[in-house]
Amino acid sequence: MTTKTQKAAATLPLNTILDGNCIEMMLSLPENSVDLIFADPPYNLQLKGELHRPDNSKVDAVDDAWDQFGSFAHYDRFTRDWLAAARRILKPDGAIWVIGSYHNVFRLGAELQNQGFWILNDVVWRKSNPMPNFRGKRLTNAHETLIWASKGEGAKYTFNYEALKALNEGVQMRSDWVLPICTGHERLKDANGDKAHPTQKPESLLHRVLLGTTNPGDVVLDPFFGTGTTGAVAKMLGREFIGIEREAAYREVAEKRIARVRKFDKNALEVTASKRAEPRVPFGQLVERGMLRPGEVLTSPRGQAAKVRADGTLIADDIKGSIHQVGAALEGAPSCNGWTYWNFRKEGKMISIDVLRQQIRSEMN
Amino acid sequence: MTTKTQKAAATLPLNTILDGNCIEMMLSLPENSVDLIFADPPYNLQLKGELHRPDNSKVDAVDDAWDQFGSFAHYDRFTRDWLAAARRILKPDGAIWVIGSYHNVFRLGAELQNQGFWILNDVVWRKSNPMPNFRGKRLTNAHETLIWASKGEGAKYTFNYEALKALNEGVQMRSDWVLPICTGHERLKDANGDKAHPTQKPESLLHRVLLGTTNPGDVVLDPFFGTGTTGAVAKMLGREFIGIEREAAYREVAEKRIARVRKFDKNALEVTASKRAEPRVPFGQLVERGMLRPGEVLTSPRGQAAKVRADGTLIADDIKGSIHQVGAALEGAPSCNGWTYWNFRKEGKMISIDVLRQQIRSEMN
DNA sequence: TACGTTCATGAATCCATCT
DNA sequence: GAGATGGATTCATGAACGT
Repeated sequence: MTTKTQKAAATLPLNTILDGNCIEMMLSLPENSVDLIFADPPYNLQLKGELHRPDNSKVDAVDDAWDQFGSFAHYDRFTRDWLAAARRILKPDGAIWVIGSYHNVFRLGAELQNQGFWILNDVVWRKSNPMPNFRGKRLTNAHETLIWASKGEGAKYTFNYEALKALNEGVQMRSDWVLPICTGHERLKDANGDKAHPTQKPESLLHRVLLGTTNPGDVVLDPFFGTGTTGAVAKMLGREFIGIEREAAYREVAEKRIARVRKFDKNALEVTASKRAEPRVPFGQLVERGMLRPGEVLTSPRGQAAKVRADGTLIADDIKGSIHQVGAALEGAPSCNGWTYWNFRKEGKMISIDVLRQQIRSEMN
Repeated sequence: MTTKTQKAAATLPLNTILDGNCIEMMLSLPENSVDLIFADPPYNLQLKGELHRPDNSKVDAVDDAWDQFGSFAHYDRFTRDWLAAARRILKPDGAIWVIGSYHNVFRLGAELQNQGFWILNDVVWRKSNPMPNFRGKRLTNAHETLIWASKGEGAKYTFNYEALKALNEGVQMRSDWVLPICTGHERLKDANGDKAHPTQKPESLLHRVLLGTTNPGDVVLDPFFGTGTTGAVAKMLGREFIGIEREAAYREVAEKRIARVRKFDKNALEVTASKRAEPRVPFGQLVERGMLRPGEVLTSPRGQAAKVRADGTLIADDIKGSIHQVGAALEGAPSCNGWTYWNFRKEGKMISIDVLRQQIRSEMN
């Protein structure tokens, strides 16, 4: 399995922009080979007057061009096909992000679910500077919606909880993100000084997505690459990217843009790690190493005593078991972290046994 | 036409709660007869095991029978049927609101479009006090989504632009609404003191919906009436309501609640909505937005250097943490305001990072 | 009475690894 | 693969309680 994946990765066209139709190009890539897909698909629905297919070809006016249901069916077919192609190349523990507005996001979300993707969160990008509703006939459309999904129920996925929490000043990151739209120098211009792409996404949005749900070295694919925001941020953050874009003008702008990008320092990319990532230390090791002696008494926060046994289990009255099991039993709780629950006595002071675990861990480095 | 509508309205069971299945009850009402439908259907949450908080207390989940559906196919059929029944009784110039979470809202939105409803806005209810994500495995699910739709493309609908603008301190109302969840006195309790309904919506939410998209005297129907928030707010605002609810316990609570409501307590509501404190800006946002680059060096008043990391933490020698933590550590102080402590270099000059925070704050207004 | 502390709780698709 | 075990994990708010 590892060999197969590695082989696939070796043949991936990393850090390039593929020229062509995204469905065909994805079909040409090896299955189970990319870690993350970020997709900002077109949603040219409900544009009265001219009705275009997602591939920009014009819909034949004879077959009820202005019939809504006809256009939805068409859009749904397109969505089904590109999502299926994306699903094939996604690793089993990979994830996908899609972004849309109310015109298309309900079709996207429903089709994701139909194909077995498992929605992890929907995220609202709350625009701090949206375009107002000029005619005063509706609410200011001030947000877009992203959907984050794993490949299926129970599948693993990458989530850098602590990094996002750090990014949010120490409180866990919420599903609503306030970020400005892409303007100023960041907004790419064409030769005429007009905006190079109508819906260029801000780099801040991709920064949060990639920092939170990929690791350095991961492969990120964007099938609707446009002017390459995904590629630019991936490069900054030390991730590999693959872009697919059928418009030569966009590819050209994206190439130049990404060439200018500098990767961040290596130690700037190190991110606040989760405790879960730290090596596991069996409690028995404290006994083996003589940090705690068999027979020694540990004390709970409420003063209950338990005696350490030679095999690294505890006994408190008639309750025997691991540090976690005995703690849970004493508290009548479904579970208990014995490391932070129990204390030992040293020179008259009570010290958490977690201090001893830290000591072992620091020796391991 | 007018005569027919008036006749229909005359036979409507105004300001009552109908007992029964919402589809059957809606089929028994005259077509084209109600002005607005507000629907909060079951979300089909698909919860599996139990969930405990870090303090080991158990989360009281929504496990009611009415939220159980065998599959997406079942849920879709249910959605199609009740939406079709709702569509029949809605006036041609009426509108519908539905509310959901990522579990069901994509199915809802897609089916609305399939039936020819015309989406006017999707609205995000950003909860100011959501339940956190206890296991740190996803983003805090801090919002729900509402969809506002007219009966079809080109149909007229009611929108009280100026009223909502006034409610929003003179600026156009946006598609994201920050409102607290329903707690405190407003939260209805049963005889045991437990919550009477697991998903009671806040009156502030309905206040905004009804004020913005109905006129006094309009008929508002809620096919999933629950404990009657829609009815209570409709009565306050001088609108007529029709509720449908099949659970006797909910109907009973709703009846009593609405009987207590007095019409027109004009300024009683919405007080919670607008807190105008200075918004908190996470330092990480400066990094995401490219105002500071990962790897860039910040300088303390005494000339000590710290490097910015991609997740918005700092590293100075072996001290890692937030701008406040690292500042405090360097000073040997219990706390430190990192915003006024750290400086960055621009064109040879040292500038406080607080200048960047001010910049973000001014964009937010 | 005022104020500080503790406690309860809210639409939740909430674990990873080894045996 | 199923079952057992280790052990990581929370924010805002209102009510209750104590000084």
